[in-house]
Amino acid sequence: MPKGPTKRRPQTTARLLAAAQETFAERGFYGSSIEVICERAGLTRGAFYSNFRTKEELFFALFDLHAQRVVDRLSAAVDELDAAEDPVRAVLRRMSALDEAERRWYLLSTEFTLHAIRHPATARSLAEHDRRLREEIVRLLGRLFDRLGRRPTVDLDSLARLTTAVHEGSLAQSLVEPDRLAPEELAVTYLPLLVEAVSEPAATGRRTGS
Amino acid sequence: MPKGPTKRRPQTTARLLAAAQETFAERGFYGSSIEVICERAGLTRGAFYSNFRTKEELFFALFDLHAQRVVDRLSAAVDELDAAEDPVRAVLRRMSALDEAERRWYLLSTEFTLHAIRHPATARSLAEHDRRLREEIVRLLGRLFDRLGRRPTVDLDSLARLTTAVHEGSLAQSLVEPDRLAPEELAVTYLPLLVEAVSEPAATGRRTGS
DNA sequence: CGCATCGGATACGGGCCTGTATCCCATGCA
DNA sequence: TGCATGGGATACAGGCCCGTATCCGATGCG
Repeated sequence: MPKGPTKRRPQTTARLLAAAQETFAERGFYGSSIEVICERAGLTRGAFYSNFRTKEELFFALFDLHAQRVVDRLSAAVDELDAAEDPVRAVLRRMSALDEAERRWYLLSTEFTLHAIRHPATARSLAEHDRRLREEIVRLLGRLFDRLGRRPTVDLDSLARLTTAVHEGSLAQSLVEPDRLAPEELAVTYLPLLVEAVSEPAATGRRTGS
Repeated sequence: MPKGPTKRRPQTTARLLAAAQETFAERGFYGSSIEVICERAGLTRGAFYSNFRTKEELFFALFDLHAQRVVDRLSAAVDELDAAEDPVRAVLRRMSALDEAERRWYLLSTEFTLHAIRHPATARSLAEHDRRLREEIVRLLGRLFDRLGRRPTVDLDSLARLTTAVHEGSLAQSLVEPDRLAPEELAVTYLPLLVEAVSEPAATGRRTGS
């Protein structure tokens, strides 16, 4: 039963999120003072403390938005796989199209991960968020193997971790040397080989049907 | 022809490096003010500015020390490979023993990488340091394939990049969830498979000789 | 033995950021 | 229409850190 105006709220929150996104990308998590974020949003620090308790809270809000986008995109990519040539490559190509937004996100999430590692309470929150995202990836991997007509011989959660590791590790390298290593080049080169190596032909006679 | 005392210098530098190492590990690169580093070294900021120009310079000094240690260790591991079971695993086991020191270094170098990505001039320096280290790794990979009696079918520099990516990406995950993912677990699981996938038996009849 | 010089300590001015406490206005229901 | 309440702005006090300019003592050569 709120009496006063509660309409402007979401607007303000959205503006703060957008401003945070940009500021974080440019100056990093530590480098972004709350002050500067508010400035960019055209608001004051009062507005911030009214909507969030800490900078971390702000980050997790961004995390959820991003995870949703990633899952949607991956999911769509798998959905639209026709009897194409190489499903693994097709999905990867789809992902490497993220470019600038993904670059920004990589910078932010990695720095935040380091921050979390040094702050156990934050790490627990982060692990939970990560877990939820990985769950979705496991699901997608399952569908992918299905399409390939192969059965994985390893734990899919572990494989999801590996793909994440490769993605992030190689992204780091290509960001440091943009013209020496293309993003996803490593993934495109090695993951198809690996997918083959960790799976075996599914029982013959059965196809992809339910 | 320095007249005055120049003997205390290396001592002071060493103390600053040690203090920086610890402080960086605990509070990160951005989180470590020059002031605090000096404090821990039992020196004043005057001493710092007399020995280094910036915090970055301090970092690169640490980088070189660390790279040397890594190369030495890897090199020794490959040297001592007897006709053992699985050379890849043997080397990896050797590396995962780094534990705490490696953990510290991972935290520091990753944060610094992010910093570099946002500062092109710094990125160039970092890329150069990285390159030198990777050169050594390529050399070691060469020896490893030799021992396996296999010939790589991919560019070794690219493969070196991949192993680095996996190492760092998976380390990140295991640091966030220490009891859910053991360090190097991903590498131990997948790299041997991959090594196989990216090489073919060397010309028969020839062995490991020069 | 004295002095030139080097290495590190001290002192200074200034900037930025945080978190809270308080205030004001706009809103929308009674 | 008036008023209770919520949302955001302002003001305040304090802390940390930077980089430089200057100073002092120790050292080892001549």
